[in-house]
Amino acid sequence: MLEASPVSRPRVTLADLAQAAGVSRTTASLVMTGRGRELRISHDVEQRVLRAADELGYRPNAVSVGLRTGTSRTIGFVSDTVATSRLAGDMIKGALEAARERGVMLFIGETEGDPALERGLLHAMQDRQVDGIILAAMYTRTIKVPKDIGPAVLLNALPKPASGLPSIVPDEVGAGRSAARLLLEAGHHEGVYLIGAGPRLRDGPAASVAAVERLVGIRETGLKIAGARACAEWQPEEGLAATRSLLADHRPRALICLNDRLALGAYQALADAGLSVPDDVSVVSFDDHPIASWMRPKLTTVALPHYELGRKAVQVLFDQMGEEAEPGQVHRVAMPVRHRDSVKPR
Amino acid sequence: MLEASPVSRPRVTLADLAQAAGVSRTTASLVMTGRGRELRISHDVEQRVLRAADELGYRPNAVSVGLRTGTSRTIGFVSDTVATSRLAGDMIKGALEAARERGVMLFIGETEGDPALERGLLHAMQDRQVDGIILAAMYTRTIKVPKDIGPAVLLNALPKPASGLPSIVPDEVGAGRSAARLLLEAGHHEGVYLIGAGPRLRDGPAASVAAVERLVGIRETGLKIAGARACAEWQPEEGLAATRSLLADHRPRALICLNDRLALGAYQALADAGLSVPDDVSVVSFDDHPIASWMRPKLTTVALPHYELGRKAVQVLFDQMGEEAEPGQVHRVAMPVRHRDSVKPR
DNA sequence: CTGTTAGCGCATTCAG
DNA sequence: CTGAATGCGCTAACAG
Repeated sequence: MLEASPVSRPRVTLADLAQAAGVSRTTASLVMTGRGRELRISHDVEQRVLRAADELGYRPNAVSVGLRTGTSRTIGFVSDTVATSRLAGDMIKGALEAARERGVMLFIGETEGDPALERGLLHAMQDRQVDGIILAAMYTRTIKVPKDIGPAVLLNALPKPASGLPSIVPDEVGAGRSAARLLLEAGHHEGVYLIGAGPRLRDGPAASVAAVERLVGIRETGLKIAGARACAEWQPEEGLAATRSLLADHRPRALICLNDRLALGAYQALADAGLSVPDDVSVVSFDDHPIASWMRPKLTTVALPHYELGRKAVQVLFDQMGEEAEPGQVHRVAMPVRHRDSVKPR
Repeated sequence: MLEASPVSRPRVTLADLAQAAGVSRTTASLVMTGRGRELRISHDVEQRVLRAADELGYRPNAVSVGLRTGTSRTIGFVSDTVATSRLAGDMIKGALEAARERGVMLFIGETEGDPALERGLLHAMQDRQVDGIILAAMYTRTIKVPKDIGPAVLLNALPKPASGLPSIVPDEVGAGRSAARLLLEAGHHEGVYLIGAGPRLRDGPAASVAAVERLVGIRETGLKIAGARACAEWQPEEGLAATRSLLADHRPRALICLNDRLALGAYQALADAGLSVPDDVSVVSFDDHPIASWMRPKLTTVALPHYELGRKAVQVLFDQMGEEAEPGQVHRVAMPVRHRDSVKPR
């Protein structure tokens, strides 16, 4: 049986399906949307339609459904900058997976901090009738949420003027507590220094909520901070410089670095000074950046739960659309400790 | 003047616009799609429509346009795994930017190597009438392209059974040449060892085309390779082990590491052996992973042009849709050298 | 030069 | 239990 093999077989529509099954489009639609049962369509007919659908490979045209129903089973993920640093990567991955579980697709876009770009992106998404929007920031901070944004959640960000939108953020205070406790439990009650910020709460990089919250958490444990070196940027070079400066005047027994990149620099300074990690000085850090497990010794650090943050964002977005949720709720996601080899009991 | 301020103002449709401007929907449509000129619509009417559109904030409903025209100004980006490692991140960023320049949105999805997942994703995208698809792989390799995929390009991948689809890949052979020449020009004619693969072409990680092509490029320069240590996985630990093993028997003057993570391990082994980079041994590498500029001394490496790859993918996708392009063409994107501090002339 | 008519593919009253 | 009719918002023939 010779059959024409079109280069690109045209999509099979509901009408095609109805015809093949010998029923009306309505009936076919009813069956396919699963409402055949409640409307008591004959089991016989139902099977006929289902089989035809299977044979023809019928799939409803999502665009048409969208036009008809106003929904698109699509959400937009817009981040301020580089939806691409490893950071954002895992957030997207989490969001992606949670979305897939719900049969939802993800648009992504980056605003690069440009409000005009942001507006354009939001419009492009709204024009495509997205069901909701995830507004993500690369590092935890406050953001101004555009008006008329529709259903949305803030990811890794808090609304500057309160907006009623829910927020998903890492539990930085808890992370600070974890880091400090971990040191305390290892017997480090003194000689603990801070690299990257502090000791005063406002001694961190400007708009960084991570800095102040981590400090708050550390304080809560009662751990006594012997001293600190602030850094404007949390990059390895600054960690190196800060630690070198610290070592000029002090003999730390433990370092809390405000993030892994700083810790990398600290390692270098420690090595330069002939100090061994963790024999001479223990090091704890935050983020669980990939390098943390490449360093020698592997770095003990409190992980940013990027993946979970992403997952939670779409979950909250859908919960919110479903029912009335408490407005402006902020969801804090725990930051788990990654115990590795840079802390030693004394 | 008091005005009702609806919580969510209903979208303004073409009909609203037409009515406000006192014209028919067709006329409004013509003006808005810019074809008013060629059809010689009175300048007066045109201005009237344009102004009304501006005042009402009219924006065409993309879903409806999609249903009508079959196009969606949307493309899908599906990667095999983790569209999120820093690697993929920059590819997505490049694609995103190129897409934005064309007024196109990006769907993203990950197959995690699962063919069923891949089919589902592709379907979900096709159901939404994407105009084209970018099939991306995280590390350069061959992939089997699903049938009936429609307009598509392969990103960082080659089709296993030839498929006629264009491919965008980094010019790994050129990268190999660059790395070798760089050493040659620094006077390193001997004592050059390989970490990660070789010296035979097939001595790399299995499906990795990067390994063999980089080796090919190195060979082309005539650079004499004094020896090599292969690694199954290109991770820091293996680089450390391989280099340590190498140092047990040889005194290299230069190392070519097949990627930056291996180089990180090599640095550690070199340090352990009391050897200085670059005074005692020069190191060149590939990828330009973020750590390359965090290492001390900063690592000279040949960069994977992720961003450019992403850009080029959407560019080729659109070119291909526009006209007849040579089928199965493979586009090689140059890999630029990042001169830093790990190579010293001898 | 502009308005009328007709679908795109689907979901949904409303009659039979 | 099923079919005919309607419209989502827009574009494209085809008349006026």
